[in-house]
Amino acid sequence: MVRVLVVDDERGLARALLRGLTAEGFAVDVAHDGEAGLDLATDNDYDAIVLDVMLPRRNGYDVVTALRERDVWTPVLMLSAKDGEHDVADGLDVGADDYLTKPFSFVVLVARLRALLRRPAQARPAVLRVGEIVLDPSTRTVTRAGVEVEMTTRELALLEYLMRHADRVVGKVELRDHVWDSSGEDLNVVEVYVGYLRRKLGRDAVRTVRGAGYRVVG
Amino acid sequence: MVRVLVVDDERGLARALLRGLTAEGFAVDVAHDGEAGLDLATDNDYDAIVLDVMLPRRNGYDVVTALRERDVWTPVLMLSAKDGEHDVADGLDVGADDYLTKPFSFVVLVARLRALLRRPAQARPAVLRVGEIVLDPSTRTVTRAGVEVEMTTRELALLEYLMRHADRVVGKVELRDHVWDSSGEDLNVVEVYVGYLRRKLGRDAVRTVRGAGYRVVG
DNA sequence: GGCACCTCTCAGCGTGCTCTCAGCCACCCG
DNA sequence: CGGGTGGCTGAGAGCACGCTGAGAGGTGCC
Repeated sequence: MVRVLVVDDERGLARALLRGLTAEGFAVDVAHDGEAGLDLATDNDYDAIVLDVMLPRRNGYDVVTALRERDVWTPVLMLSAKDGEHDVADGLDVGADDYLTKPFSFVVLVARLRALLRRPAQARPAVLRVGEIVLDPSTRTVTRAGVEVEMTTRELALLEYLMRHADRVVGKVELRDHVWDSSGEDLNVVEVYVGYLRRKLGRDAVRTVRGAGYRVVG
Repeated sequence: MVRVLVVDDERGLARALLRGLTAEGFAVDVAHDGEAGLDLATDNDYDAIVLDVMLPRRNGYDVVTALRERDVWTPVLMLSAKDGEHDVADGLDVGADDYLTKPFSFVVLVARLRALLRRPAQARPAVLRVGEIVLDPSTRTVTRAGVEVEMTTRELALLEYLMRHADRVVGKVELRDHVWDSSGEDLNVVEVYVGYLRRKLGRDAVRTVRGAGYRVVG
């Protein structure tokens, strides 16, 4: 029996999914807000989660992030009313496995769901590795050449973002937007924190690309 | 022959389950209150137990707790009329193996039951061991480097949750949600109790990860 | 009733984190 | 070679976070 969790606050849609997926032979649980969904998903062993982005109490991105932090690697299919490319990227960045834009056809949803279920339990080891630096988001640990390095929250967030985009140059504005919520004027914070990272990981861990941003290399 | 015990005080439902499960090829016993169910489950070797939460004389949580204390590890499928998220967490925390909310479809119940039966006799609680700290949930004892350490209920619950998620950072909100029932605002209780654990187990037994939570490591 | 114990609240304190600022350095231009 | 822009860093202010001691309320036992 394949167990699926549906998290959506639109009662009509949720009920339709419940009925439809049950008819398809899935065992379906439903939650109507992010918090409830997160708890259910943490405590039960679902085979897949269908997750709306816009949710009361906790949005979809949050839920996925929290799940992955709690070491839950159930594949997630995200649903969103918006169709800006950013949403897709953000969703997948955050650890969702697939993405569907509302409105969608039920047949397509089932097909995508089956595709997710077919995949060998991938996602799993979300450790980021660049050169001799390893970052494990689930344990929040960073090691350089096998030696653990303590990181503060901000430092870790910055390093994680850089490592997730290891192959390209990341602009300071982009870093400011993603690692810091504020979108202020001053980009000096970024420089300061890059400095901290270099102090802890070695001067060459993060390379400066003048006029463009930063880059981590192996 | 697979033996199943059904504990439910709603006569109609109990009879329906008896008939349905028998038709599915199970050997079914029925009890109508918690005390009777507990006795039957203790004395006989069932392959699974279907257990209502709301019961006269002893509720479902109680029964599971009592069973586990008596070293009976028969898989339990809990039934509940409520669908608050907390019930699920409580049931599973207490040692149930799966959870179903009323009303449910009979087909789903059978499927879940089969899933439970398929599982290798897990549940049995290997003692938790992290570093030199050992926690035995069945005897509720904790030792550090072989020396027994007294623990109050809350302390034990907190330590157990931390140890079950050793190596990863566990957020205070998560701890509050799982170790304490309330989902209030104030997280200070968690800090206080972490302080108690440290006093008993050593300052370094639980590590603080500022801005993220706590972590126990081996 | 008195005592022991557990649980939780509260307020105060220390500290580590975050961020700003100003000055300096490095690199690229003419 | 000198000026200018972009980037780096040490110092330090502010503050949020986490820790702790004191104690109140509750419960169970003698």
